[in-house]
Amino acid sequence: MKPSVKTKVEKTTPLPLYQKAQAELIDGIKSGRLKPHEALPSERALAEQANISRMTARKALDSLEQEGYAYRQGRKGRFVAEQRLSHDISSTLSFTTKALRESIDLSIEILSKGSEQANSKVASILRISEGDLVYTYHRLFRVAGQAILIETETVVAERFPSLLEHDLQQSTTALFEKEYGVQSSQGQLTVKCVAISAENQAYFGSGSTPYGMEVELIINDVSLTPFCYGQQIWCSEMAEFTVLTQPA
Amino acid sequence: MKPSVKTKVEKTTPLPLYQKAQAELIDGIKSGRLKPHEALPSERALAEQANISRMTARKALDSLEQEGYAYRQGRKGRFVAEQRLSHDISSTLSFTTKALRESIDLSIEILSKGSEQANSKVASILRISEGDLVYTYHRLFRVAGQAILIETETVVAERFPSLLEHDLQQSTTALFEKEYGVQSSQGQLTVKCVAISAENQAYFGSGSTPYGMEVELIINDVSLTPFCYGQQIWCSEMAEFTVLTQPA
DNA sequence: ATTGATAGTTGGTATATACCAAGATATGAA
DNA sequence: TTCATATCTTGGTATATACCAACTATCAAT
Repeated sequence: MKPSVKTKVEKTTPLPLYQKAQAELIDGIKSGRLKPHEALPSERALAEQANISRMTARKALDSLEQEGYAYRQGRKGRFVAEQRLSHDISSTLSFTTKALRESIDLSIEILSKGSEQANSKVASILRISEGDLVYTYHRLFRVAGQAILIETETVVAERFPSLLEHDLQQSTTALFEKEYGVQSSQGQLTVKCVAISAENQAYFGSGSTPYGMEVELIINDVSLTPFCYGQQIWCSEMAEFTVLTQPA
Repeated sequence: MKPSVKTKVEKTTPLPLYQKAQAELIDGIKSGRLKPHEALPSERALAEQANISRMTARKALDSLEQEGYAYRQGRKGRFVAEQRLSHDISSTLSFTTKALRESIDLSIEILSKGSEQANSKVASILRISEGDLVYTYHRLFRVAGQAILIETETVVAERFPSLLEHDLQQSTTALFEKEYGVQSSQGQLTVKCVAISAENQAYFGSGSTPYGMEVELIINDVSLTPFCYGQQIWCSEMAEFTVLTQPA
């Protein structure tokens, strides 16, 4: 994709080996020889087929993944990703945060929970001191069985004693209010597009894109004191956020 | 960020070397020791500093780049990236307005403009009849020379006679107000993650991710009548959106 | 049929080495 | 001062090798 433009025939520098191998695989995918969710050659297999070293083959496959043609399932192997076009990526299942709130078929899985000492980032967000105790829990949200988001929430432990003994398979804002009288009033959200780690991608299932939306949120109580910091990774196919801006 | 929660100490597998090196660099960037556009240690230098091999150092730096902390200038070296452009969509619909206010080095290129008949989607959004005349224009926005978003806006022609003869290299909301007395008051935005077409990716430059954020927006006037429909594709590395949620 | 150990495959990490080409810099001649 | 040349640094590509941990498939014992 970056040929030098000189005069005549000009070899344009022979394509690097890993790009050649990659191009062949892309060709296979585009032509349909390799179908979505089918296994790609393993690093070692590709190395032998293409007569290149494993590290070079690996680079070709990594690159393929970065461009969205493939995905990985940990040590199970690499597979062809679903093809996507820019407009229909979320048309199949448009999703809003509102829908999530209202969805009946919502299940929440607790991936882990524990207490730890606030690091500098969390401390500054929650306006506590570095080292103060915080509770952290990871949760996986599913709608109709399909994983749509992974959430990490961190709250000030002092304000929510023995929080982890409560049932976390529910709305935590409701829990905060019911059990601790902490009412959330206002918050700040940040939305950006990020690469999804292989680990998280495993949750979203084979064929999900390697990119998704990251939502960071800070929830304040009525006194505008922040008490909860959340980080959510949304499966790109499922994430769609709408905002109503206020009259100026 | 993925601690397993078992019983006591639990080694959680010692962090890979390249991640350790990467974490140190990120720390340096976040703490301000390494400033934007400053050179990062070269692969060989990092290898020596961290007492790891060059390939491992390279992996750390590559990873840093993938996460948006760094960028490369060919063989010149690697540098600390500028922080993401943050845009609070709940307070300012117009990115141009924001750029102006914060004296961001913004340039706008008109890719195309013209009038056409509203299709059913546009007609229903703008509450006009299918076939009614609308103006459409495509614009490319650059900040400090780097393309960050491509926009397509469609407005009701009847309300903005000879709009296309005006200078479109400015904030259109300002133009609407100054020239036509149409004041934008409120709007609705939808943000999602989409694959970027090859055509659009050409604008963002090679090396940008094949995914980005799509923002659809509908702008209403003071009577809450929609008059402008916009669709923006943002380069994922360059942007993030923040939202301030209102007290319930 | 179920279980359980085993061997093979796969990706993940890490190192050492090699050569190339594009930039940057210093050096020396004009 | 200016310009060309040589040298050094930097990333880019490529290979060979090694060991680990997770997963799969197999085959034997129950």
